[in-house]
Amino acid sequence: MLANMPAQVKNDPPKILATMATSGRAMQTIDKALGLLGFFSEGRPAIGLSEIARLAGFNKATTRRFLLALEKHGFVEQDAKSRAYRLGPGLLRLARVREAVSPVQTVVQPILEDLVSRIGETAHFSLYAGGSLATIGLVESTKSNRVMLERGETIPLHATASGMAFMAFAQPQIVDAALGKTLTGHTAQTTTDAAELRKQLQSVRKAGVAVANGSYEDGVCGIAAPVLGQDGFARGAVAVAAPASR
Amino acid sequence: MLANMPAQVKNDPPKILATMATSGRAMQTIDKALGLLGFFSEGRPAIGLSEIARLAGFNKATTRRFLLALEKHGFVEQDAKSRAYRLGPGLLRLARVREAVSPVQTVVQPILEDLVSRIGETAHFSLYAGGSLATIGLVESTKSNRVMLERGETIPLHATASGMAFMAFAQPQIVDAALGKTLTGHTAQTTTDAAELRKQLQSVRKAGVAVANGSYEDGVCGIAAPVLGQDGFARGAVAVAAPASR
DNA sequence: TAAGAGTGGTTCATATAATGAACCGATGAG
DNA sequence: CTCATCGGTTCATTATATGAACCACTCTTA
Repeated sequence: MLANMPAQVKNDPPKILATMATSGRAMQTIDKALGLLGFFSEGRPAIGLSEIARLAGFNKATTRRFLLALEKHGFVEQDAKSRAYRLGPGLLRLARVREAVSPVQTVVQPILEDLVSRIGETAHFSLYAGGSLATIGLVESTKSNRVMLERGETIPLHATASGMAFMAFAQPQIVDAALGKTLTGHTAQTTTDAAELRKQLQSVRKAGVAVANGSYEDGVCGIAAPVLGQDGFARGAVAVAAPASR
Repeated sequence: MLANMPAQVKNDPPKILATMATSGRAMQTIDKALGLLGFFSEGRPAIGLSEIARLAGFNKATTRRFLLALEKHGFVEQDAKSRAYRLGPGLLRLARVREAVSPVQTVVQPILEDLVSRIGETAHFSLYAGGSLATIGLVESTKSNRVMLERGETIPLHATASGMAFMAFAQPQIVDAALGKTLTGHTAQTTTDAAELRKQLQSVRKAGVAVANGSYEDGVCGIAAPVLGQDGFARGAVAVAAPASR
């Protein structure tokens, strides 16, 4: 679809992007295997073989082979008695290396804490990874009526303040990819029309911040600002979430 | 070799282990792709396409496809201008989920700090993942003449105090796998004979701790104790490393 | 300047790898 | 007991990954 165009490569007017060919169909086996890791979350920390196969829509045999390969590298491990799989210790090492090189978490955490102490609401920081935003920093409000978030959860781009703030300043291709697929409606307030969302992104670009009111979860209001990389494009977002009543 | 034995499964005397068939040849594509991640370390945080292909011994095209698949899931990312690849933010999310569920790092770090303040030497904690021990906790001594370790580095099982302490209390199959492959000699002191190492493991089992003197790096002496899981088998090790002069 | 050696990236015929229906044995519920 | 799960395995079938040769570039070096 994108790969098999004969020649006709000369006419991209700006030199903004380079390659991005070969994208869609890249190494599907690896793709599927890594996709399994996405099913693990704070709320679902361990998953049995049959269930994970069901979730992913793969054959049990195939799924097991994926898990074995992942286990070999410490990405998952199997509980000795329940036989369920959970995320493995190998991830810790890699995350440490990553943090040692670009200490995002270490830098961001104190900033979030400062935010929370000043605003008094739950704050979180997310980075774009693997098609969605991954929450990698989270400091909860101390108020009793506060917004609870799952640590390490992935959040949809189109339904959250973080996502909109990110997309407004992200590479166009990322936005295209995100708005290209079917947009799920999380609440009655969720905008699921791509064109409408693009309009909203214009406003976000002008304002510099994004506001979402109950578009992901009812009664939750979020305000987010993008976090930009050295190239001027967004890498993630910082957001504050509060009960809509405030 | 292990998989194709006809029947003869009845004679494992204890019911310690269950399956472990299908091990050797499990999903080689995924295996190779995940292997690429192992080349990243604190000392080599970013790697170019050609170099990583050379390191892994794969074709450039293949390597690139692997990297694309990994990038899609946020396991690596590509530097916009140098075009080199580094570990990606997706790892942070997964590591967070893992930490939220079994907070190893969070628990271990203060213990290490306590150790260092009492002993005054560099202490580190490693977990078994993907065939070797991965350092996931590290607190350095404050002394000027101290042992320096790379954060997130993997360490060989047979040449370090940590490795020996771990193996002495690990599942037999893990030990067999570790001692089965060719053992590299890191210094003149490294024991590379599997039988001799097994004898040493006996002593470690009696003593409960392992001592290594210059077997991994000259002039470095290490003392390590195993960290056991709920099943009584070792998960990793805690070690203190000091210049041999002390 | 030009030639050479290095990048990162891509292509398409070829060969190798992944896949899944059906199976087993065990466990737990009714 | 039966039924419905579970985790795990097998082997014939099929879709998949692979790599030599190829660009287009960017440095060095002469």
